[in-house]
Amino acid sequence: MGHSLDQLYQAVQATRPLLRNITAAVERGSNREGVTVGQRAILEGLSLFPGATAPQLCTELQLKRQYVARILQEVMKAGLIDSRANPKRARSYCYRLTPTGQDIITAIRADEMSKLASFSKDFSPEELATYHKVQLALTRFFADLAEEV
Amino acid sequence: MGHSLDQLYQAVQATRPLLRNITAAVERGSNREGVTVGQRAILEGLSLFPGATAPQLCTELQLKRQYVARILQEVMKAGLIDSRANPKRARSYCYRLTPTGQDIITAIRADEMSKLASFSKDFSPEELATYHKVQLALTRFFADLAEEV
DNA sequence: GCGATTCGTCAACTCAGTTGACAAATATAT
DNA sequence: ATATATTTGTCAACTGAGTTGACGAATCGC
Repeated sequence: MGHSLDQLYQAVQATRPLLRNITAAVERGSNREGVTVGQRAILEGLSLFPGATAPQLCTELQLKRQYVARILQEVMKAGLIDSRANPKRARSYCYRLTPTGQDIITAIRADEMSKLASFSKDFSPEELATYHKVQLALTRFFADLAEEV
Repeated sequence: MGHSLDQLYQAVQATRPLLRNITAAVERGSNREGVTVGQRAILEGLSLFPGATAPQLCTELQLKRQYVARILQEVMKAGLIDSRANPKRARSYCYRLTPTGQDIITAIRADEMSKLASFSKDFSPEELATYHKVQLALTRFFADLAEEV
């Protein structure tokens, strides 16, 4: 009981150093042609939802619209995405990965996947499933906590 | 197999939004008299290792010495810790929580513990133990990855 | 038609954390 | 014992993630 709670506390505490280490590892990762974390998120979002609008990316990534807009401009300038006018709304756009952008996000994912594959060997599918379940539940839990005024 | 890897990938991807949500939730948390994340880490470190030196906190928290030094000055100015000369080394100091600092970190921990306690009800001790195990293993794994040049 | 919400854009800001540089102190090797 | 490398504290500038404020144009609900 108390022990479980301590473990949970410690695991949650580890989130920040973990993220720092992930970021550092990814930055040393092969490809990643100067793609920042935010840009990477946008590319992955557009890979999952081609033709998404800025507001859609906001809700999907849980980021503010101004921040998303800034990153969209960056990756557009870098030629990783392109935009067409949103037929449903004037002065609004739909975004898609260019072939270059597609290549880059694919390479990044492949690199990360191979790292995770070597990690995952030490754990059973059940353990990984449990990790996944608790991690997503935690994310939702704290999202709700943060929202209620 | 492939499915497990996808789950792991997705869980790792969730780390960043999770941390954002945790931070937001904690900032809305009751007490927390303007204590920043970095300050919080130092207070917790000194709670675990009273009388630690700055370099010890660095290795413990995996943070650069200059950053730790800056935070130490902040919390010192706020009266949450005090320092005495390090007997083993000139121009160096050992740090300890003041009663005020102790109270604050205790209150913060209690607040967070109560939130986590309500979350943990939905999971078995085994699940929480597994989450803990995988989370710490991931942290070490990426720390090693980041280190090797 | 009118007020409220939505969206895009520009700008300033906070916070976490890193990096560089320099001087004093210590450890080490010769 | 002296030259050299490492450690520590301090000051400063910087990057990167993400938020907030403000404003005008567009859209929605009534």
